[in-house]
Amino acid sequence: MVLKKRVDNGFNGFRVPVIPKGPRSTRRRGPFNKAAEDGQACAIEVLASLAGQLLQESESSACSNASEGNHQPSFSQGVIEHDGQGEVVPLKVEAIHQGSCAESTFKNDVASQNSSQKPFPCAKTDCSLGHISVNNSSECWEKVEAGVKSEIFEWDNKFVNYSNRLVQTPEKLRKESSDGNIKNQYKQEQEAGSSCFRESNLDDKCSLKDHLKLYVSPALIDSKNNIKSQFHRKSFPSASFSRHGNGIKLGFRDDDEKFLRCKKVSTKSKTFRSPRHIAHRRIRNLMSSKYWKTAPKLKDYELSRSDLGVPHYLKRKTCYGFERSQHNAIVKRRKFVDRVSGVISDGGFSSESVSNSPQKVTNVDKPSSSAKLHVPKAKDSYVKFSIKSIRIPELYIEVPETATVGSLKRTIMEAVMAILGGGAHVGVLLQGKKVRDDNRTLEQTGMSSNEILDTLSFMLEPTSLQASPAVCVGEPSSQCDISQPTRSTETPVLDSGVTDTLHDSPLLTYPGNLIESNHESTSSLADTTVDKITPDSRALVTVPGPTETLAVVPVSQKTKRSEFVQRRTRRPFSVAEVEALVHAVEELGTGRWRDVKLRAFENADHRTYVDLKDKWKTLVHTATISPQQRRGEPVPQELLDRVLAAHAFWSQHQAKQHGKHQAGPGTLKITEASAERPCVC
DNA sequence: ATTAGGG
DNA sequence: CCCTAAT
Repeated sequence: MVLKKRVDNGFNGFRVPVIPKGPRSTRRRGPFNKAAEDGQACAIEVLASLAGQLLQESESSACSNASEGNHQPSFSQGVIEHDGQGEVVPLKVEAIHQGSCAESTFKNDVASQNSSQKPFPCAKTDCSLGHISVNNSSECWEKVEAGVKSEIFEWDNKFVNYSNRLVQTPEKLRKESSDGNIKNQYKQEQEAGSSCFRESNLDDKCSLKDHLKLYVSPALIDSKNNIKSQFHRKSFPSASFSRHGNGIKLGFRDDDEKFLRCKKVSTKSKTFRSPRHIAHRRIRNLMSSKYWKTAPKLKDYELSRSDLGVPHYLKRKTCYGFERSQHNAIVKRRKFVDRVSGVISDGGFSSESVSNSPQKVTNVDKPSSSAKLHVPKAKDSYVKFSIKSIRIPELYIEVPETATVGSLKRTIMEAVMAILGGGAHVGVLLQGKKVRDDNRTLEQTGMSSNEILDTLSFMLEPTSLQASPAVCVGEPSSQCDISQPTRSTETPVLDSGVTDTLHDSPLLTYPGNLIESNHESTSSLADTTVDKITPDSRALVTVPGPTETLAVVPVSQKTKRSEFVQRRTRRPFSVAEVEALVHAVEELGTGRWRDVKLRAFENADHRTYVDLKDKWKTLVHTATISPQQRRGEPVPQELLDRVLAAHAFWSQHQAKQHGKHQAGPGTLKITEASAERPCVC
């Protein structure tokens, strides 16, 4: 009555955004967790707190009216409106008296409304709001809980219970709960996730777009237009409501009295603060990670033509999914690798699905939490972001079917590194448009609007070349390549391997859409890449365009590259290859690896003359040691014998720098006739 | 670009 | 296999 009176006084109410649930991993296990983390629950908690206040306000009169066994509402004056779906769903506030227990119950007042109106949307559409009750004793609800799905939390020395249906009196429940099955059943349902408590997706009804309109008793507002309430639930942050424009500002403090910018009603302030920080930290880590500095050694991913089947094109948008583990021991490399792996799996390389829609950062909410308690007109409204993932530029990767998964991973890794190797910054896309002006405020940009925030996304963009590299590209100087002054003139930026492979069997290319951003001074890979695929590209690459030209390798080679470039995938020599090698060496000697390569491995692009030289070295070694010590695919002893013979022969003849078949095999003094190979070619 | 060797 | 000094 009192309250009704107040409502009837013409109070218009406030608008409170529903607080969506946080990421799963921020949730904690516990009795209140599910509901608390759920946006619905958050809203409910708001309601509950209000209910508590209502109760408190009217407690004296309400309690005095209590009559045993009579559950007549003693007042009905609060109205809650939900207009998220364009329809207004009013809820009524009631107080029910149960014995010594006073209750204030919010319930869906469907009866008194248009029958066409749906019940208050819950996480699940088929779920009605349920009831929020306030009790003086936790005991009551603990008993109720045995048979009813409900959430109980403490509010201002009251115990607020939210359940998906009207709770029964403690007495009744006591009876029912004597049946042990009920409790078990309840438990099971809880674990399975009841419709009401089940986690909702962000796009569920209780999303940021939804609003609760709370019609609150003006009496709850102090002279400064503040509505205050205190949550005492575990480490529940303190909350304060303040009037702000047409809405309510919610401010939460953690136990340290520090204001949290996220206004989600979460179990632990730490918990819901962390994702953000984690993300930031991770980004920072990534940025500073040495793995970002280097460029891929594309050459290493050449495959022999013989290996090449029909190139298998893989075009994927990849994104980093920043996991939201709360236990965020950050192990740079490990984490990073994991992430890349995640990219792969997420991208569905092994499946048909090209799932990844452009990942976007979803603005979960636009809480307007006040910077200061009790300051009605706090200037700072906070915009809360829940970043599910940050998009990285599209990758275009081509690998042969015979490539291993491991090499694919590395390839992707390197591609990513190449893109971001020079550093990265975060680009902001709002409604598909880039937000370039870093100086504008979120407010000015419109990023404080819930609707607009829906279309917000972030992406990582290369920032390299802004500084030195760009200069290097155009004018190779000793500055650019201190470690290798001699090379700077030859390969200003691009690794020679890049150009070589680009039109051969390149495994990595960067498509034009790779970089969606055009940050000032951020050169676009696209420009060069597309062109570069032509044989002439080298010029384009090494000669910077009028604007900034992005080198495919945005870093100043060497130093950086050596830090992360993966070694080539190991490719043990087959017996056949060994045979070919031995044969060639027998004829050409041990000092002409290029010739050996040309003669016996011309088509094996992945075997360089250095490789052959190395292999010969190991062959000699292998032949020297006992068979038990050898590893890998066994090489026929016959071949090893020839290796030894040829090695001995050519060692003596030092025929390393002679012209072709000149060192006469006839000079062979070794008994193994097989060691010598009169050149017949 | 190759060669020769150490790692 | 990688890295590099020396050719």
